[in-house]
Amino acid sequence: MIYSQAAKYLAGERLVVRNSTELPLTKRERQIMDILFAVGRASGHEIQAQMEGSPSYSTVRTILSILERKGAVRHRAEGLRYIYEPVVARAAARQSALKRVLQTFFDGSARGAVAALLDPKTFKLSWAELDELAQLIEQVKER
Amino acid sequence: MIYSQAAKYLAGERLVVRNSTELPLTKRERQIMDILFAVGRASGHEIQAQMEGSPSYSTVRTILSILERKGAVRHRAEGLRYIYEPVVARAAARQSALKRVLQTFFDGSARGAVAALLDPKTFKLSWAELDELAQLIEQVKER
DNA sequence: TCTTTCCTGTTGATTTATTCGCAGGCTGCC
DNA sequence: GGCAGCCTGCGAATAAATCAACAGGAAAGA
Repeated sequence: MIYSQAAKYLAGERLVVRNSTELPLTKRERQIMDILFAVGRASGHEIQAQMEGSPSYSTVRTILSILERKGAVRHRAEGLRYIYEPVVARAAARQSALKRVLQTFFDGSARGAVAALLDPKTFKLSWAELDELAQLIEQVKER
Repeated sequence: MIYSQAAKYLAGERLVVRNSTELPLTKRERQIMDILFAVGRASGHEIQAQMEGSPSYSTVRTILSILERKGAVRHRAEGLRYIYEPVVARAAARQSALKRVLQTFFDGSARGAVAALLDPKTFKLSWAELDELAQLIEQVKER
């Protein structure tokens, strides 16, 4: 069997992966997905404006169409232009991203990650936020 | 000016980027870095064994040499073979990865991320771990 | 209606990434 | 010494990603 992503593209086949939150994305594709997850939804021009390396609008649009074919993004026409948004809900992608970080950097344990996030030298949390989290822990403990 | 990474490579120039924890890595390169950060250090064969798509050993070694040229990885000879490890300390890479997730998925706030990690439906934390984290919060609050 | 201005679709060229095979060297054993 | 079995280094072929330029169609205003 010959593996050829290009052939699939030409044949118009839609590439589907089991866990769509873990598609193997390229640098540019990831960049765009990060922007979309951060802002929710955006037009091609808005995405372009936030990208490093100032790629051309054509390039951005090409990558968006690839992302669409991969099933990572969808668009709807809004007036004349297309507005793009992630297919996977932010909450699901968020969870997947956290799991990945946990596995790579915290031996799969959430405990270490929480501890790292509580480190005042790196991340700032207000007293009120800390209090809120303490209460949250109490709630979880009660189950 | 003509941009050409190939030319730099041919000239033997070492590619250096300001923040070495955020090098623009390709899919394969990232895959290897994730493995290295997860296990600390490994030989080419050990890395190959953990990679998806079962690439050949030649391939793995080629990518390792690229990573080395990019300054993301270094090796030392151990007996006959090379043992590779990340140049950036795990703690630094970890922090950088967390910040990235925060920015993309939690509007830059650590609070939301901690709350997500405490969600029992997704991540499992023992009672003892929860207690430990509660104490940690108390410590942070006292400052 | 005609013109201007945005927008998207497509194509083809160039750069980059990925992959593998082969040559050559070191080690240990017969 | 000579043979196997590792290992790295190199180079070349294929696949994928990136990019710009062009073509065509809808919207808005003169």
